[in-house]
Amino acid sequence: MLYSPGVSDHFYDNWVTQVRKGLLELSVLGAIRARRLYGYDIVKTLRVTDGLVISEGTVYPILSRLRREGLVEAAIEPSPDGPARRYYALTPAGAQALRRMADHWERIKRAIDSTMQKDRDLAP
Amino acid sequence: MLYSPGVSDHFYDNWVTQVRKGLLELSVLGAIRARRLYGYDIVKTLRVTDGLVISEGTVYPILSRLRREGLVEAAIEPSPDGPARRYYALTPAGAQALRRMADHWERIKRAIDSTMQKDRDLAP
DNA sequence: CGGACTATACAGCATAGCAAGGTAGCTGTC
DNA sequence: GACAGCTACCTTGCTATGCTGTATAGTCCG
Repeated sequence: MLYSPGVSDHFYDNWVTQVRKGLLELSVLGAIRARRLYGYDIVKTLRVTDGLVISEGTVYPILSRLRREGLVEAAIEPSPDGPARRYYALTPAGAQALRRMADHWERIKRAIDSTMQKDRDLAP
Repeated sequence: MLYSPGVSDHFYDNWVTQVRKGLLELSVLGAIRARRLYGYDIVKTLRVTDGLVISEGTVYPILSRLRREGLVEAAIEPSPDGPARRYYALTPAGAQALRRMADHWERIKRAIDSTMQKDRDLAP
């Protein structure tokens, strides 16, 4: 993917940030559903996923929100190396919210793709 | 599509709003690329797309941003019935930005789906 | 002790979406 | 003329999220 740098880079970078909104919450819930995770582990897990740059300062507020909303619950357990870890698990409400969100995600994907499909000449 | 109403509805509604961020900009650019459109027409076009609720208060700020960034250019033309219309078209920079954004969109789709695919038991 | 790594948390900022409201042009009806 | 109704565009104020940077604190090891 070769794009000439400097051409509306600020706009693009900003847009990439905006697109993440909401989707990180979905990713975190999806990651927790797959297996028991603690905060720092989520950071490391999602960081290697292409397109999902994420850092501690983003994940912990998300986890706090999800806990405040009753979608996840946390259990502190001692760690073999370092401070105690806070393991997260979905509550029934969290599982239901995840289902609704995953459902909406599929709908959004179809919607966006349909607005992009009207014409297929994306190549220059 | 039966979800018991009232269960974390506020959270879900709010999340749905957040997910739209950035994606509406992509949709608008995609719609403009497909055919010449004016603001009010974009509203009517995208409003009927499932999952993409959109109103004038959202579209016009987007169009202003895109014009300020030099991604689209506008030409005023008289309308057969009503006030003059402002028709929008992609600039070369806009076409390039759209390509980058569409590219990132594909990457994001894969990333989110991969975090959701670890386990497939979404059914209750 | 002091450095490195792990783990969580918070303050402050920038930005987008949206409801609500405002302005203005054109058509038709009374 | 006066009013209603639709078209078309734009702005303001609010809210919520993501991100950078910073703080704190525990454990291990030389």
